[in-house]
Order: sequence, then structure tokens, then C-alpha cells
Amino acid sequence: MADLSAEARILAAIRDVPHGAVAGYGQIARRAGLPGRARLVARVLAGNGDDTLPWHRVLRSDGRIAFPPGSRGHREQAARLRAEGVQVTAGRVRMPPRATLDATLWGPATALPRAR
DNA sequence: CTATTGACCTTAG
DNA sequence: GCTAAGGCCAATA
Repeated sequence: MADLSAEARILAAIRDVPHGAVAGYGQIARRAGLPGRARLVARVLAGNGDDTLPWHRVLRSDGRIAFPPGSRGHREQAARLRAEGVQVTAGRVRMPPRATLDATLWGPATALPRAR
């Protein structure tokens, strides 16, 4: 499986995000087997071009939208998230109280069983 | 080769 | 709660 390029693994990780859930760039990167490559994830999304890819479920570590407020991508992402049942307020996603969040997000009600 | 930039992250004030 | 600074990695000029 290591033959797949980083981009392919990142896309796969994003596609693995369940409906109504959100994930952070750093977390996606880690899940893709690329710790510390959060920026690479952003770069891939910037040039994705795949509509079947739930890129709108990828947010920053603060649960905030990566796009600047008022921007087109920002509004679109917020709208898409709301359409999936995710509460978005002031450009940020309603997230449960937790530590750095990066290890928490995901599942709207239950956390995925996974190794740290 | 060095410098700049980017849908980032973390720690500190 | 928000702002500022440092760090990290990859692509591009």
C-alpha cells in the first residue's frame, strides 16, 4: 500500500470521513500516514477538482473554516456542512469541548475506535 | 541554489 | 475569547 502517492492516500482519508462529521488537516494527514503534512493536504484540496470528494468536511484545528470569512469557498463550505446537519456559526463549526481538538473531532456522537 | 508563499499547527501572552 | 510568533513541509519563482 505504500506504493500509493501521498495525494492518493490523502484523498482516501478524506473520503473515509463519515457524513455529518468533520476533521482537521493535521488529523487527515496523520490518518493518511503523513504526520506533519497538514499543508500538503491543503495543497491537494486546493487543486482537487473532484466533486465526489467531501472536502467541505475538512477544517482547521480550531474547527474553523480554512477559507477567509466572506470568501466564496467559505460560504460554500459552510452551506454544505449545514446541509449535512453540522451546525456552523460565525465561520466555525460547533465542536464538543475537548483538548487540542485535533484528537477529538470526528463522529457527531461517537468517536471512532482508533489507536492514538 | 535561495527566497517566497500557502484551504496549516502549536504554544505563549 | 483573540492575537502574535515560531515551526514544518512542499511547491513555485
